[in-house]
Amino acid sequence: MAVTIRDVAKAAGVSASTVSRAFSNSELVDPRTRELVLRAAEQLGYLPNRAARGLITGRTGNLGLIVPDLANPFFPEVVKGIQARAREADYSVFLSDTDEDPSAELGLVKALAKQVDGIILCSPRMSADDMREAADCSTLVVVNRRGSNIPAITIDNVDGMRQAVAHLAALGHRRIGYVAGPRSSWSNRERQRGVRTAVAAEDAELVEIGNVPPQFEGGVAAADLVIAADVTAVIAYNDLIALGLLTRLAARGVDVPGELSVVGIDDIPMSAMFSPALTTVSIPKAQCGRAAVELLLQQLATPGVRASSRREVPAQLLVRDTTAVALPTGRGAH
Amino acid sequence: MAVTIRDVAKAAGVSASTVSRAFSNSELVDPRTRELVLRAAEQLGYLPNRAARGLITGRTGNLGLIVPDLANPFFPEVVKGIQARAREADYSVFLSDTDEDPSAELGLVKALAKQVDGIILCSPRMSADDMREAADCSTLVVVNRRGSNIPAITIDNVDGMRQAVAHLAALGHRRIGYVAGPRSSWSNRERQRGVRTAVAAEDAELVEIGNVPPQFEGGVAAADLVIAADVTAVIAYNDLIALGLLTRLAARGVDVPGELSVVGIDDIPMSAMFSPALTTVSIPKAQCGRAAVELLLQQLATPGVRASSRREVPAQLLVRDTTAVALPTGRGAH
DNA sequence: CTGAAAGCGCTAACAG
DNA sequence: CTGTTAGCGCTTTCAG
Repeated sequence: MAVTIRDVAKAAGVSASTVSRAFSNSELVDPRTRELVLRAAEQLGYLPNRAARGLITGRTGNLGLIVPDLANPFFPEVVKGIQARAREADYSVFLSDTDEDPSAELGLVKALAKQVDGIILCSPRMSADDMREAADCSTLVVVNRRGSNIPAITIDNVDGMRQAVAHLAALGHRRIGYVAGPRSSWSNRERQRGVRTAVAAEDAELVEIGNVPPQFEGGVAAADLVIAADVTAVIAYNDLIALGLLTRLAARGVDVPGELSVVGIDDIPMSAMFSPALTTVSIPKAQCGRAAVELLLQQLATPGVRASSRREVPAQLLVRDTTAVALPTGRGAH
Repeated sequence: MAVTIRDVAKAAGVSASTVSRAFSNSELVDPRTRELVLRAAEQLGYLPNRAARGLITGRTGNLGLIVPDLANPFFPEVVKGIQARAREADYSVFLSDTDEDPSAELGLVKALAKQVDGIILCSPRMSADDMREAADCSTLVVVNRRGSNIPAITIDNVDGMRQAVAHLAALGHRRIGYVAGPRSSWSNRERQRGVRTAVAAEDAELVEIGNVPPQFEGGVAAADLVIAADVTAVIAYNDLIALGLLTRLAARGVDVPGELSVVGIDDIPMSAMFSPALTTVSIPKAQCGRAAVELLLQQLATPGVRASSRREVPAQLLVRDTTAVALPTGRGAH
């Protein structure tokens, strides 16, 4: 069997409690004894058993993470951020992928609750009621959604949209399209709101298109609608949709950005590799992840939702190749 | 505090052990008593504490997963497969991302070992010595690497390369390039070996280019070498490299597939979205993940490495738009 | 500063 | 079939 605290105690010639103290309340033990213990532990290759510790302290040193779909290129970056920050704080992370099934989320929270100190919910799709129930099971932090009085990390979508629209307006676009994502998505509602405000502020015209699924295919499907909408620029709910748009637009012979400017949101790696490279509103994904862990840690230390339990990270427009000056004469025939 | 086995016992009017049995050795308890217990548990919202159970059984019901880089689009799919299969078997999974740091791998294995029943190592970059040491810490299954006598899931790279080369040869290509990935990568060595064999079998000529990092940028960098190599077709170590190749080739004015055919390996989602869509050797990524869990479960049940502890999954050529008949006259000037 | 004792939530003999 | 007893590895009073 593995080497236990008792083996170390024996080897160091002290009691088990001393070994325990040497590993946690380092101040309560004589530095020389401590050194002795640590050396013995090292020698025997002792590593504390977290499960046993958790049993008594009530803290597991684990943290749960639930994402809708790891295959969506947005999430891996967030997960990496969470991972990295969690490791720094000496936490391990349990990962669960719901495969975009909102009804699986609550069950996973409940299953995880016993094994973790807190759970990070990424872009949860569950109902507000389920959210509340989930919050009763464990300490929660939610990313990319707000409501139910749960500590949250969100993106400043409104400002992101403002930047995108200002950019397009500065290029002379007066009639702008927005391809909407899923109706149930909190982010989509925020982005839609942001676009409306920004377009109004620029005194331009907005054409709303969609909703479409937040996938490449959604963009492909929306492209013909965009062409028919007779706009000179279009903002898509996310990069995947924008890329689908670009692909279908090329097939239809529409020149981007010559005839039509396209802006995405997210800045997934693929966007930079595409040609033309996609102009997009970049989201600091890893930073969202780190911030989520930060919030969770803080929540664990001093529970209670307060102003500081919400954190909004900025979005940043990245101008690449799919946006250009609007043709004064409008687009040609296709 | 949470509801314990004792609370349930009291509520059901039985002893703690009976509750315990009702939840595990369901056959050793009277069906009626069992029903009683389960109902009481349900009522109180009881969920067994896995940590406590693990303490005594020695089995945690957890499994560790270490990947080099979740942002590499190859891994999320594998992770999803692992996740899905693990959940079916009622296992939770600890995820760790090493950020491509080989020296972090062994440490993570050791840290994880105490909390899990077994660990899946995805494409580990560590040395063979470290592998052996890791194997002493925990039950291991490795994906995408072979050696050190550890149960492994691998891809039939050699046959994949055979398919790719046969396809190109059938199209009339006689001089084929291979852009090599990292020298330290087991997969790269396998693929290289496969290409050599296949090209020889087709009586064609092979030009080896690289090694380059397995990233988009690696492909961008390799493109000029490929042009200079004067081949009519090129196979890249992975899709990311192939995509970088495509991008730089377009910038250099080389028509794909008109002047040069390109084949990737992996079939990452991006490959299908690119234009032209990339011909690639597809790897059943989720299936690799599932198979890895399968192997681990089997290993946990009956330890010992034997013939059945290795499983090789097939690769499958996907012909898309980047491969075409070689011009009989060779390529034009660039 | 250190040891002895009790117990976290659960399971595994061992008797009934 | 079921209850009692003894711990799993660790932390934490409580006395020294």
